[in-house]
Amino acid sequence: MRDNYYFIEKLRSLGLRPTKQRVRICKVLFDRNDTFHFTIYELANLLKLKSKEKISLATLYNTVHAFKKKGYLKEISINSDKSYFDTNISDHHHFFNESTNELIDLTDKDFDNIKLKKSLPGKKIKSLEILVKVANNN
Amino acid sequence: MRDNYYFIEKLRSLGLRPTKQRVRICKVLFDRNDTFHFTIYELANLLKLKSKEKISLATLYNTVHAFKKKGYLKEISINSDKSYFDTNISDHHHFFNESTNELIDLTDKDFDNIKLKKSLPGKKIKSLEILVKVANNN
DNA sequence: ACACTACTTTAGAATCATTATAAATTATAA
DNA sequence: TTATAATTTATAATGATTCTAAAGTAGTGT
Repeated sequence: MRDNYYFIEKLRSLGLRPTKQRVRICKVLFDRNDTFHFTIYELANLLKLKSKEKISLATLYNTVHAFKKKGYLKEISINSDKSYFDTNISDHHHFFNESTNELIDLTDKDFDNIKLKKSLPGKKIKSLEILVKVANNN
Repeated sequence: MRDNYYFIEKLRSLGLRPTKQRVRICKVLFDRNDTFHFTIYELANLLKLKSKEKISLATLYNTVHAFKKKGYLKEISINSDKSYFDTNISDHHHFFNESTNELIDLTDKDFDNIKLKKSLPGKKIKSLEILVKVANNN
């Protein structure tokens, strides 16, 4: 649905050079209807499926971190051996299914009124993340 | 404030054999007034200060995981290269200071009404954790 | 088109937290 | 005291991530 040109412009607008590796990564991550939760490993596999031209692991790490730094991706707080990223950069929260290691989005609307009443002097709030861990019944 | 006997009984009540390593670890973790947030590395350093008798790293990992499994410790959901644990096993939440990697407790009372309105069929909720990331002003 | 510079990609090595292994030790119950 | 199962331990292995330094590429100005 989105062509290379769209992502080239998008990358430029973020202040990132639109290399062919980055455009290919963008297409895998952002050329889709739903939000996408992924690990670097999963991203690497998707890229392999899409094309035979290899992108090095180092580039995947570099790119994902560059996107995160520019606010084009979010990292999700989970204590896991791997890092999880999310293409949905809006304020929202997650279910984490411990049986399958799957993430599911939650919105503010799924909660009544999250209002933090405490603040810390001399510190500014960067984010408020809620993680609801679930497991399959059985 | 708590003697070895207290922890020996505590360990037995959890179904864990009260070895001298476990008792020493308990004293470092639980013989204190405030709740304690730590990484394995920090725990290792505290133990070194308390006594010259070495406890192997493998034992620290084994013990902390055994305690977590028995509900005597909690693991905190942070995307970090290290795992963070908490001696406060009650339902509560955290500030995480990204400038210093410090954790600070938050209680339910620090929030209005956290009520999750969504559920997932076939899955049971294991925990609901809120992580508020902060950074030093400057 | 050309050259220059800074940015980017890359393979491979290095790092570091964590887990696995397998042998020695220890707690507990009979 | 003895048998057994649990525990500790040093060490190796694993695996995600970061580092390094050389080769390649995009953007700017000429």
